[in-house]
Amino acid sequence: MEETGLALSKTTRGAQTRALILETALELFKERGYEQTTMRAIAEKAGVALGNAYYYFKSKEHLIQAFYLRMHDELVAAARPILDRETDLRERLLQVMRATVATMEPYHQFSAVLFKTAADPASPLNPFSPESYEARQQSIVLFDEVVAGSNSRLPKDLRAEMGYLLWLYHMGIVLFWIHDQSPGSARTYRLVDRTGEIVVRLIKLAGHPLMRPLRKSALLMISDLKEDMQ
Amino acid sequence: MEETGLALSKTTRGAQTRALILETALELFKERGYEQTTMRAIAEKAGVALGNAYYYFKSKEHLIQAFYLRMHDELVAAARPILDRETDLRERLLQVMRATVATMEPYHQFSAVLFKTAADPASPLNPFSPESYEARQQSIVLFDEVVAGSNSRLPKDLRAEMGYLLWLYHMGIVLFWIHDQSPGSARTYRLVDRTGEIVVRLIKLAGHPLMRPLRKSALLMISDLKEDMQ
DNA sequence: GTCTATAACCGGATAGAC
DNA sequence: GTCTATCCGGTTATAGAC
Repeated sequence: MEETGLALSKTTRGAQTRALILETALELFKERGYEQTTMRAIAEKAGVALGNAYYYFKSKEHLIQAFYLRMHDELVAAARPILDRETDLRERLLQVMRATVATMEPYHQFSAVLFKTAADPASPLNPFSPESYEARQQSIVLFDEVVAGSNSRLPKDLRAEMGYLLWLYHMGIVLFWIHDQSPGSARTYRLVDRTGEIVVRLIKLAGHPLMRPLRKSALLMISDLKEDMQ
Repeated sequence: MEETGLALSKTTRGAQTRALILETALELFKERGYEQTTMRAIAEKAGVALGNAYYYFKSKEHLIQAFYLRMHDELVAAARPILDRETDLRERLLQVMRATVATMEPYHQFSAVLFKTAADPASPLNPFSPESYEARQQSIVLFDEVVAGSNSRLPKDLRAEMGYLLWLYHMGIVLFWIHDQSPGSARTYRLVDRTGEIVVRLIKLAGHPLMRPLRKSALLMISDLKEDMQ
């Protein structure tokens, strides 16, 4: 209580230094790219010692992790109003996906590095890793809501997996987007529209009696995929 | 002609040194992992100067590229006898995929590094990059043969894309395998069996009149995917 | 063109003093 | 929490030998 008056508490000051380093890093990353930004440059521009930067971020890659968490929050926030507003499944999915791309857009070049790091199975940034559980779960819940809040009906067994399935689908779109060099990520937006169309069609088809064996096979496979992923 | 008797030609000797360095590197990578293997250690064990290692491989990552090309050749070689022997589509696909996993198996931990590098859109190792065109095309042709040599019939429009589609499918399996820590990659083999089943089912379904609109949508999307990929 | 030897540069990471 | 000094390894440079 007493430190509030004169100075910020140690924890707060620590958090501020941390934030300062992170902001500076993100700035420099945007300005000249990840590889070209040295830890020394970050420390210098932030006005702290090199060792201090490492005190707050165990490695250069951990700066990416912090960035990732922030982007994830922005993503969830961008999806919220859409899910509160729309009721048609196609619209819900399309708009959430478009919002995802739009949110990531400013970090396009930088995301390639994020992705490269994330591709390492040993990395905590890997979207399939235990360390990513929290963020992954949030995304899955969000995509589950895309279906839950819509006026579409679909088979119960499939319904249960839709959050995970759409999350997987969204990962594929992100993968494409990272490789997409078209202006304004135009190709990715087009792909979102095309695949959104297909997803909705597939969902409608899935209830057809003719599809039962295939659906059962697919669900079995999905349970294999998820095994050990908690 | 004259140098054949006494000594190996210059080119041959160079190739031998190159091979020696590569073998040594692969050995050390297997033994203690990629990160833990220093270029100095590779040069020392190979009995060459550090500079010489860099003379043949522009960077440490280029050693991975060389490894990748070798694995690719092994993959193609492993598939050949299967394609010459089997006629049933399911068997052709399943056995080629199992052979793929079996071929990669010895390099499991090492492949994670390969994959991490390959995930960078700017990397020549990226499977979607222009530099990978040759290897990618070979793979696609191979998967096209899986269908071509089988006794299955499928719609012409879909038929034309099957090589690419199965290659994409195979990339997904590889992605799963990289994350698979189960003994002997048991989970990946199970996934191959399950997904193989599904692929064959899908192919059979694809010809159904009810499927025409979905198939057309999907093919349109695929042409988007391939655009700019040569 | 192939190779050696050696030193140096650079930047990520760590140790330990304050 | 913050700093300085140092390590380590990928990479480059140089100068010369076969």
